[in-house]
Amino acid sequence: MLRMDNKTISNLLEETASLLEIGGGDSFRIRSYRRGAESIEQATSQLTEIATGEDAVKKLLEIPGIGKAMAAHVVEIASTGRLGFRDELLAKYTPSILELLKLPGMGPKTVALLWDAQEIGDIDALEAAAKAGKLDDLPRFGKKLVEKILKGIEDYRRHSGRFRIDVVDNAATELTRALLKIPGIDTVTPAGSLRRGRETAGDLDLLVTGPSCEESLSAATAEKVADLDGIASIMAQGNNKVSFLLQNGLQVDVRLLPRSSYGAALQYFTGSKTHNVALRQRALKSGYTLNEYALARVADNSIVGAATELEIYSALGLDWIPPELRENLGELDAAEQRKLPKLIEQKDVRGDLHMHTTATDGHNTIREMAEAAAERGYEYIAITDHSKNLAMTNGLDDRSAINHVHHIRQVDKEMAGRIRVLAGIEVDILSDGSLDLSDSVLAEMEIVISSVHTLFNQPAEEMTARILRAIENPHTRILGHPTGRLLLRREPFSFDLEAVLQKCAELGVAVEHNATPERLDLRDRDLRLAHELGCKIVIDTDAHQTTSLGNIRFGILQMRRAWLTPSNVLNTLPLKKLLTSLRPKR
DNA sequence: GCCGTTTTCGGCCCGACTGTTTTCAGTCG
Repeated sequence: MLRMDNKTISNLLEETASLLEIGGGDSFRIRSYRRGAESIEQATSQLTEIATGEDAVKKLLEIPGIGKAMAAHVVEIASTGRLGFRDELLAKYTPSILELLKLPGMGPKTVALLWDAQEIGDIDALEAAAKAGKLDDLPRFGKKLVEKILKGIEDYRRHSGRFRIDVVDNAATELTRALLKIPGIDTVTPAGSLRRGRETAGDLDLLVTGPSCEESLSAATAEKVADLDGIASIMAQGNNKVSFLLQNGLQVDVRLLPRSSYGAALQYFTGSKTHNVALRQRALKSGYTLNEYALARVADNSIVGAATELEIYSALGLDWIPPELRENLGELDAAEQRKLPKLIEQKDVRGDLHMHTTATDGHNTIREMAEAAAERGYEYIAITDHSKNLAMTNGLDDRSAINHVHHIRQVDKEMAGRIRVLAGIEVDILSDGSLDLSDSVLAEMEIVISSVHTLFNQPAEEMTARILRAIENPHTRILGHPTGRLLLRREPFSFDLEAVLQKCAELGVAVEHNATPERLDLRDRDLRLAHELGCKIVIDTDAHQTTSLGNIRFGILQMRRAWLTPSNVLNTLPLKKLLTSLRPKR
């Protein structure tokens, strides 16, 4: 069957929206295409399957933002891989015209103008025209705009795309420290994707308040912000906002805000866009208008809430909504009905179930790992070194695995109840779907992680079948690295994740979510899917050294975005309960 | 194009910044 993921469908609709925009189409129609694209990207089910199955249109219409026309588009894309309407629109231009929209300051009107006047339809042509002075005669094209375009092209080529959350978080930490040194700034809060805990961010929003941010002083404060060390170039500077690029290409927006409206600004700039639109629509229905300064009555403009987010959500009849949930995926209804979940927190985690030692490719001994975990206040850990198939890591064969279990038991005794050390293994899935240690050895261990991470490139169907067989193996208690992250860079590496998660839920096999920022095993959307399917989740670090233990902050953020509570995550349970909640031993 | 305690037509979120305008259009978030 044609493989077409939701992101691809969503992209085609998004491109159609942009093309309509360039063509000067109705703005509300354009918004509909965008909304449809967003809904599809956020959908947890595979739309290709729905769109090629029975009652396709009826099921598609249940998705918010999808109407008759959009449903027909989705069906067309799922069956042919193309969207005729988009191709039709694009035929008027050159295919690369959509890339122009990615340049800063280039919107649909400008792209249309460039095409109509000079048939400029790609970045190279734009650069050539700008350098040759051919743009100077166009309306609105002054010297500054041409310079801005050339600079934008340079930046785009040097860096395009999103940044990993830990990179953005580090930048936020450093900038916060610097900003707090400016006299009269006393609070700095990162907003945007970072506050919502997304796995990547396109830019960094920092909200700043304090006496120096009040109206009469903010322009002077903005000057000081623009003078900070580490800024590569200033993109825009006003009285209340400074935008700049860091050396690594990350764009930072610093906003100076009066204390009195800090809550409204925090709400506004935290987003997401779709959450905010829904919230503002809700405000209007209740006779309020909401902007970044306040929630106010439409009738007389009197302010109802502005200083804190809580005031605003409360006035709208809602519980305060954690930023990680603000994606317009049902959180507003839940907040109204006082049914928001009590999300998992870092302090709920009682142990780590996946770690390596010097027996294979780790850097510390069993004892050292146990001591470090005990210091963190953990109640238990599992030592899960590699099995023999991963020869490059000195993987354990049957005999050395049994020896290793003895060592683990010995350390467990030595720890004298300060922490429980469980015996485990991260076992490889072989080409026929079997595991590479014998049953009698696996039976000696509490934690058997069957790991996808060494599977080689195979057609998706074969890969799926292999993983399903490994899950069916009665010794498998945890599915390790469920998205095969170690091979993600080798294209194509794909299998039917939904079928795999389904099987895990069915057989009571827990699904691993590795929590370190460079190794987030499941994207937040995949985690949501796992949760919806009823999978038990385990969070851990795949720690290869003591310093990696407990490095789970970003993984927890992902889990919160998936609406997970402590009861959904196995290693928040006390040891006894954990062991009875894992798939029963045969 | 979507949607509906404003239901089958008539709405659809909002303000700052920029560059080029002397009153505003376009872009962005």
